[in-house]
Amino acid sequence: MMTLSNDEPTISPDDAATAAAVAAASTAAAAVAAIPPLKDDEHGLHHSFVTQHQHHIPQQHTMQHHPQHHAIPHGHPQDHDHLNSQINHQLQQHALAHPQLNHAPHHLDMLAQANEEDFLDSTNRKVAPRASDLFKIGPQFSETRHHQDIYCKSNDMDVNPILHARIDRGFEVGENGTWIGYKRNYFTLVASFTLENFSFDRFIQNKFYTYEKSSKNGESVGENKVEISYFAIRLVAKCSDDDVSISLIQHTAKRDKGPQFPPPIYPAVPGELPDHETVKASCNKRNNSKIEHMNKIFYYDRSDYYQHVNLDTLKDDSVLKNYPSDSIAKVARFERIQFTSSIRLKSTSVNSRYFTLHVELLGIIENEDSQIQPILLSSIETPPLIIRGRSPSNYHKDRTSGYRGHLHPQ
DNA sequence: TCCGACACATACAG
DNA sequence: TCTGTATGTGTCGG
Repeated sequence: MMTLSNDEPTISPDDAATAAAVAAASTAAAAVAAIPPLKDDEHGLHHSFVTQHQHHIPQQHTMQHHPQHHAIPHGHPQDHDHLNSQINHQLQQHALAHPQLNHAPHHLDMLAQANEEDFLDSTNRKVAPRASDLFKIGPQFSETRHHQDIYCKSNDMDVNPILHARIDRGFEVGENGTWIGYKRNYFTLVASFTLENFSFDRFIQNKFYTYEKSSKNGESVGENKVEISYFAIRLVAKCSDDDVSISLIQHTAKRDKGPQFPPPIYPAVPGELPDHETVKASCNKRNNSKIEHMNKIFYYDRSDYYQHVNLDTLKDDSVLKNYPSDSIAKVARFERIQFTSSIRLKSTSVNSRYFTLHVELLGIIENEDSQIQPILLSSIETPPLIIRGRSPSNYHKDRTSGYRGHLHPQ
């Protein structure tokens, strides 16, 4: 359990924003600070909940205790060969579908071409840590895949959720059309969901339900109808041929000097994905008015809504009242995410090891003991991703951000 | 060989 | 323009 005192001297206001996003679980929300893994959670992950968001970042802020997370190692039932072949297939499909990606120019290429005089210089130039062109749009996610149906409580209508996500930093295409990221570097991802034929107003005036698969002694014995208290978005990573306990980690802006957490689960209402430039502009803001502006894009303020319609919280009988905090994500933003250092990157097989990132829409339900539990409703995933490790050999090839130039070595 | 820790450097934010 | 920050990555040593 990580504890930070209020007078932690090295923490900036921006950290408070990050910390709030990463870690905050107020005592009031502590009851929902950690949720159990999905029943079919292959990775057995525990995530924290983002239950609060600070719209006004105080100078003297508080970083609350972070709920405990335990990676639960487990032997798991993944069909490796099948998954591998599936991923290889996806990789081929992706390369076929995006031939233009095979020769994406790189800023270092352009530098090299721009000026012969500077060429030798540029061959040894590192990627600048704060270069704004580190923000690049990553691979397209798959179509939304449904795991459990959602129904509208008022008329039992089948509701179609659509997940949206984009990687905004940390991945770029290699020479074969594969997507490459670096274990040591951050990536940024945003995600949201919408419900087809549901305007926002219609959404917040309704309730929804789904079915929970029930089982006895491991045998599936049907489904129970369960009301969805609220929706949530989470990010998980999966590996092509291995089982990795917790494979993603989130840092604060302080990186080594700050705490690290698994990416939070965001309780969320439907929202549109902001464009790439907006996400890029939202990072590392310290100016309060800019932060507030960004908060309006990424968060929904329930108390504003209640005030606006002059509705007593207690009288609200919609899905909205079940959310654990007034500040609810419209867009889940995952910043400063890295694959955990514990993942192994080299595969013993001929194929290299791939990862995929999955954005999941969860329905949070309350069982008879008032325990909350997530149900996986739908998900989207990236094409296979190659994560390069720390080996210096990864920093010399393939003209990615690790490219050091080797055409004219001195 | 891998990893945590520390270090250096450099564009951004204000 | 100047200062503090955030972050890619170099490096040391276990």
